[in-house]
Amino acid sequence: MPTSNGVTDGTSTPARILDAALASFATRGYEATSLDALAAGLEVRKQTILYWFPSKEVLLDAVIDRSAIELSVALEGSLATAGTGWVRVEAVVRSVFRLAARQPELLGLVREMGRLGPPAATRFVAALEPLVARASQFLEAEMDAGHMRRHEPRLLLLAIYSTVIGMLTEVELLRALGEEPTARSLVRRRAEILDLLRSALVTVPS
Amino acid sequence: MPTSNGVTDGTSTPARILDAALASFATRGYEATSLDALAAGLEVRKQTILYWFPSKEVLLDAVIDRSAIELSVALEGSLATAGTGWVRVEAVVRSVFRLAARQPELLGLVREMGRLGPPAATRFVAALEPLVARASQFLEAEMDAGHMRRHEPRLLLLAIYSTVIGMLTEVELLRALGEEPTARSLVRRRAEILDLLRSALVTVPS
DNA sequence: AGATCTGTCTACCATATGGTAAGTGACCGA
DNA sequence: TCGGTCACTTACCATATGGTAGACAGATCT
Repeated sequence: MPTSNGVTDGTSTPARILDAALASFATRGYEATSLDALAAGLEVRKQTILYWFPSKEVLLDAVIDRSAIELSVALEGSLATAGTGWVRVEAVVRSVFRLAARQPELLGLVREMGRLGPPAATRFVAALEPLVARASQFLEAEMDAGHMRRHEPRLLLLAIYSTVIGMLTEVELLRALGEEPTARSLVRRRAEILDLLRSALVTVPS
Repeated sequence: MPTSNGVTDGTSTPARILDAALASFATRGYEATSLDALAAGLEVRKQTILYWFPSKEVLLDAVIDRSAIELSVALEGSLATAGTGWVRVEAVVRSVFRLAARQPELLGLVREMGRLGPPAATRFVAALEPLVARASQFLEAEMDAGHMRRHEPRLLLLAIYSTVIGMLTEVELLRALGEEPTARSLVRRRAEILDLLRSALVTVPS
């Protein structure tokens, strides 16, 4: 079992590499991340990275796969919440914000995926496809039941997605608007977005 | 006057460089864009680019400045629309979509700005600051007048921005959702987003 | 005509990058 | 104890990148 190598801390080397790669891909971007820089940050030689992940692209795929799984687990969990339509939407949004507070890199990667071409983005989207399908069906069912205003479910999903990701990852814009990326600000943004979504979605305002 | 060089088409060389750079920065990203590739696409040597723009970073700044001006002009124009609150919001959103149809690269650049660190993003945001201030004041005034639900104006602006940009630039996600980036789809997305925004913002649903 | 300026080009260069080849020491089962 | 595997290393390499230096043709000015 290659869990410990005898000198480093408890985390295995490939896991540490994935962590660092995720962080760098999410913030600096895939192309702007060099294996050398990654290795330097890990206090390891570049060849160690290439030992575990034969190429940079393979590393990206690995980061994508692991992140997609983490995202799926977190969201599927909150999607399983019982209750009326809006409560479940709120639960999902809250869980995304929780994720953003704990692992901002994950959301950053999601954002970065949109920019990366078909090889990477397709893989990511494919991995999250079941989640999207579930969410889409849920929204449609709620509309049929009259709990939500009628919209094109997939476009609605895209709109919600964009808003949430934007509110969470547009750090520069936030700063320009006078919102420092603190925990307090995060809570305010969450309240704001929930308010907006409820107004837009729920049939009976009250 | 360096308007024509005798062989190329009517557009001046620096303008052509800016066009190509904008397109590439917006789609492939700044770091992933090489001066050589840019030059090859223009059928010009790389040194010609470096003659007009002494470094890649200067080129980026030039692209940013020009794009910020174009954006400002287009949006300030539609912000000047008369009418009640919602009509003006709708006018602005429509003009952004019009811009997206005519110059998708411009929106792509906006998206890319968020990812680029403080040197570039700050410049861009600073250039658009007056626009943001105007929009923010407008929203606040409309809320005071009771035409719109009360929200934090700057956060509301960020949410609208995120939604619109997302609906316009998340090409990969759109494709995964079965929405090919056609003109018809653009119209549907516009209708969807306007519907959502109206529900979320306007006080009297009716 | 000769000098100068403009726009573009050829010729290089230092550095960084992703990747290959081969080595080294620790551990481990036979 | 010995061969082999595992995790990681040093030593290189081909290529691409942003950028510098300087040549050259045509236009413009004096």
